[in-house]
Amino acid sequence: MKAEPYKNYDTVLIAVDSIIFGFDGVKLKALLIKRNFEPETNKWSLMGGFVRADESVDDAATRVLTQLTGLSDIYMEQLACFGDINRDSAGRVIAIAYFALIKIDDHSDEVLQQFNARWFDLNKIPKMIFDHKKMLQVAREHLQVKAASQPIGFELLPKKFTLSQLQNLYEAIYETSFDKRNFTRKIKSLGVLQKLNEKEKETSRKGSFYYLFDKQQYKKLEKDIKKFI
Amino acid sequence: MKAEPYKNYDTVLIAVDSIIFGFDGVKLKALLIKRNFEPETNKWSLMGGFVRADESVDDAATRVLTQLTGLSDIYMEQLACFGDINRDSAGRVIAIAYFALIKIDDHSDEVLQQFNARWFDLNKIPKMIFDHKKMLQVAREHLQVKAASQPIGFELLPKKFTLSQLQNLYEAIYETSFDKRNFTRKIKSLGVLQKLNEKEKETSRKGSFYYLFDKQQYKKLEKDIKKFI
DNA sequence: GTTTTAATGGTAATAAGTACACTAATTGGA
DNA sequence: TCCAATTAGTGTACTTATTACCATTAAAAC
Repeated sequence: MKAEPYKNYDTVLIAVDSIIFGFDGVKLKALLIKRNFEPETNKWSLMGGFVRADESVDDAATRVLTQLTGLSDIYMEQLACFGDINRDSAGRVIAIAYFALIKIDDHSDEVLQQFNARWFDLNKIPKMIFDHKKMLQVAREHLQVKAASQPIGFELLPKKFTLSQLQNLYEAIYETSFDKRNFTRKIKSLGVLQKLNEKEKETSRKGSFYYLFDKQQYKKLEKDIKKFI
Repeated sequence: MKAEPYKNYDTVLIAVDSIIFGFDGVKLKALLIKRNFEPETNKWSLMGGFVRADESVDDAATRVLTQLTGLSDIYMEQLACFGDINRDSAGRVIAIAYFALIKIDDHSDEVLQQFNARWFDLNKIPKMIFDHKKMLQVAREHLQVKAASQPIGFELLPKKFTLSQLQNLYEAIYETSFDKRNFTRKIKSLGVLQKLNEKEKETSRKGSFYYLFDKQQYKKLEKDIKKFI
């Protein structure tokens, strides 16, 4: 039903599509689904859905993501609007893209299978429908920009992580390598890591200490931290 | 007309609303209109309109801005989507906000009058409809972030400008003051200003040289310039 | 005790940022 | 014509980040 003063204007469908990044300890990944519905059945795409009349756009994005991943507290922010006229092969649809970061872990496997979803290495992305590859590209750039100034990297790591894992993550984000000492020095100097008395023993004999990201401490220091990395 | 596979989904109206900044040499301003149409007649709002079925969202924003300002080459970029369910008092409308920078100059006065538009000092913004003040706030923050890394400030200045004008602009954007020598040195060191042999004589007896922004030179150096200011 | 990876300190060189004060050019008016 | 007033224009020393490079010890598993 259209509002009175606006009755002569066109309405369109609004999609919310999420670019979901994850990190497996070595590589950055994006979560895609193989569509088992129309249109573009059997092709790869981002996770998405339509905004309903009775929900906000942000709520729609959250709803869709929760439905498709089974996860409820996902880091998520609006990325951009994609509004080209023929971007969707099946009709006029304007998409609002969302940028999401999740902690990959094992027990979500069933959900992934249920929805035909798969994690893809960022440089092995398959052909995708519509302008989804462009969305992914924009999201990747956003990740680099954002991760430089804010501590969003921790959203991709388990609660407890080692310094090596943290460094691997940033190296994956920026597709480069950092000097270990400089990296450690810098990240520690921010004063937002909390060292645990517990070691990760899988990847080395010596074992490396786990750390936590101290969010409260970060909040306190936030105004002094212009650059995260 | 809805596309077949999507026929069970809701459609909505899409507005494009532009936050337009200008600089009068001293202060940053935003361009608002006093609405002479429904809804919310006689209240202040951003310039906006609706996306038509036969145009892209970006095109709609450009069209609306051109109609309302009479200007055709305006710096413009997408800012954000505002999609709360009751944001518009007259119905469900999702807004895509655009960020625009224009060079204030005299000969657009007629257009301003025609559309009931007025430039407002940023700390004297009147009450605005819907969530338009929030949009303005987001745009202001975006201006600060963006101006730090890219030379968008020149979009707000006349083609020929003095170093003082340039400094005043950045001081207005960041609501602070800079040391004149440091500012000049930094901006000159970027190598994108072109000094003219012509002086502005209105504001001082000595007169100060005009400069141009050398866009081509900037393009060449772009990759080396991480931070503009 | 051999092997493996973690953890750590230092330093030198470079680049970026900050603080600070005087002279130059010009005009208008005495 | 000269003085006063006004804004433009400029250099240097100091501090703080950033980067690059190098090497050794520590802990634990086998």
